[in-house]
Amino acid sequence: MPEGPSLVISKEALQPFKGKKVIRCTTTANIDAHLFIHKKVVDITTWGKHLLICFPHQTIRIHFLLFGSYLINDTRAITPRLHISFSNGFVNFYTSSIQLIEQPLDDIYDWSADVMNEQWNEKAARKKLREAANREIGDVLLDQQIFAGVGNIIKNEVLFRIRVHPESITGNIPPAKIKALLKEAVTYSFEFLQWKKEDVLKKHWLAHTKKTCPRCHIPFIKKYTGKAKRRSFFCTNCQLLY
DNA sequence: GCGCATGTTAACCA
DNA sequence: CTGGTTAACATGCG
Repeated sequence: MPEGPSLVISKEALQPFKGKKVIRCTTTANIDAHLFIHKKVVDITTWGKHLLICFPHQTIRIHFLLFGSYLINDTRAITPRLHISFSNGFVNFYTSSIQLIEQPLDDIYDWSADVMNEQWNEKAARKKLREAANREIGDVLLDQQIFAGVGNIIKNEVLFRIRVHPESITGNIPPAKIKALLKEAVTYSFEFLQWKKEDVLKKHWLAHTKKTCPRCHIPFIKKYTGKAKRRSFFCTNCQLLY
């Protein structure tokens, strides 16, 4: 569930509820479910890994973290963290982080940072990369203020595709590689989206969880890298350390 | 049956 | 105040 493309899938699945009024709402999160009764959903959108259910004056922010899930017109045995019913169906969110947003979304979200958003702005990202010059590129790819929606799978796949070692210092990476990085972060995210929809995502992994480099046929290194200490799978032969 | 993982935040500590 | 580490959350899979 958790990476950006999966959030896009959830957003698309929930579109039938856009424009509908809430009939029933219950939550175990620390927000007042009554705020939304009889209110109309004016939009359902995403920013990175955030799913945003927008009402005229408030927004419910759902973050699936590692284990979150949702069901539409279906229920599991455990109590949902959030349930919302409409005249045309209902949705249940499980084990998710639910927050209430009171500010206008444009005040708090930089839409140009979201790799899945049509407002994604490569130039803005390149500027942020210059400011991140002394950080490891593996950490930088996971930075939601720069690459909102990118998660650990996308990180590993993008770095393998552009042949860059995850522990490379961002400022040392040549401009042509930075250009490739910016392109591939978006391209791979949309391929991820398509493969996820077709339920063939894992089949297309070249690096993530893999034991051997498909190019060099030598063993991948598995290492918890960077300040994020997230799993990196990489080939020390074909992924250059800058 | 154990250990771990597509994530984030808060608490804690030096 | 800062930076770093750890815990917490809670589920499913190999």
